[in-house]
Amino acid sequence: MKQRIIAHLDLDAFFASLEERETPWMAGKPVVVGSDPLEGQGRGVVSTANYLARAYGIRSALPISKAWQFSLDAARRGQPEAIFVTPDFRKYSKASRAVMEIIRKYSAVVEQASVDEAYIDLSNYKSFVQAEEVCCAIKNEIKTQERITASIGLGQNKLIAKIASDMQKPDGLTIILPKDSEKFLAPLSIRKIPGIGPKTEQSFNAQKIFKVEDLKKYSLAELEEMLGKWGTALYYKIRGLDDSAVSEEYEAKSIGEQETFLEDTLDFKTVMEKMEFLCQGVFRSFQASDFQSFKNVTITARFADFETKTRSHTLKKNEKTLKTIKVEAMRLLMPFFDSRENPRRKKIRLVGVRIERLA
DNA sequence: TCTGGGGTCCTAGGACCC
DNA sequence: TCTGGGGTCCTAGGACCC
Repeated sequence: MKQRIIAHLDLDAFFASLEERETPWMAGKPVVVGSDPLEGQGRGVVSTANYLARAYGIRSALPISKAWQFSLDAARRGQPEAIFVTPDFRKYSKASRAVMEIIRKYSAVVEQASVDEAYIDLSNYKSFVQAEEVCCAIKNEIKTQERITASIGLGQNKLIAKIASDMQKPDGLTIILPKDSEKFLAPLSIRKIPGIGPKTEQSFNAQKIFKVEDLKKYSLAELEEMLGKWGTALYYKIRGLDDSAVSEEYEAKSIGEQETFLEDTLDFKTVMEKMEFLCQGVFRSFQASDFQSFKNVTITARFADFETKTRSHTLKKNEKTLKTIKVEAMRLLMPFFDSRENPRRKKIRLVGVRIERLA
């Protein structure tokens, strides 16, 4: 296998950086992008916090009510209160497109992994030294053209690049030469491996496995027995091996929307009206897409205790109307008002609808 | 802590077919 | 009359990522 050179670029505190860029008076202040905190009563979470807000303990996925508390705590200590901003995804998509355009000037093989991340195949640049120069150039151009910073990781594959990009945020550039890949990974927490989340980390910790080097004591067969298919992949990942390609083409597999109620409810009309609204949103996205039809409708209901149920129905043939989405969604949702499906009359916290098997 | 919204992928059981 | 094995599809749930 030919030596590859792959970069992973990650925009630093992306949403918050854009808000700061466009609002000069935010400079030097903690900024939190997320759902409306409603004076501490909001039910959402933090999307992105800038680095000053992170110093207060505010980070992505933290309940917004908690972030509000942390900000008040800081104010009590005489520090500035955080500025809370609701996200503007149109703005972020636009900036994202501009950044991707810059990247594409340096390589034809770019995989946009999310709104703020991309993999760049730099194998054509022959050496890591030359690839490093390209990374510096990309960072600089993003900084001057878009006035935000990016962190880049450079390595022999997507896995190493991805982990490396996170090592020196913000505005970092981390280069891991192929000969150093295994040494680089060994002392890291297993949580750094993409695909190991809170649950897997916990279960590994319970077995006294904390670092990548601890995991390396297990044979391929042992990991396969523990984790199935994922165990196989993990065996190679922790040795720095990953042959997945940087691939341009990507096709969505589903389109969905969900929404949490301001207050939990079991009022039939309230829930059905919300569902109708969501169906319309899904249908609009479907129409805006290149897809002609869907063949499956799935609904989600999350109850007050956070138990989450899904119900799905595969249609007899490909469909394409709003009517179909609505009829199916309502039919699937109905039983949750019935005492057989919901004997304890639990209130509903969130409903969602998704169309799948798109063609 | 009291937990959003957009997604993807994997697993497992049961139905059904050959 | 009690029993195979393989394959595919459907459904539900769960872990994970940004």
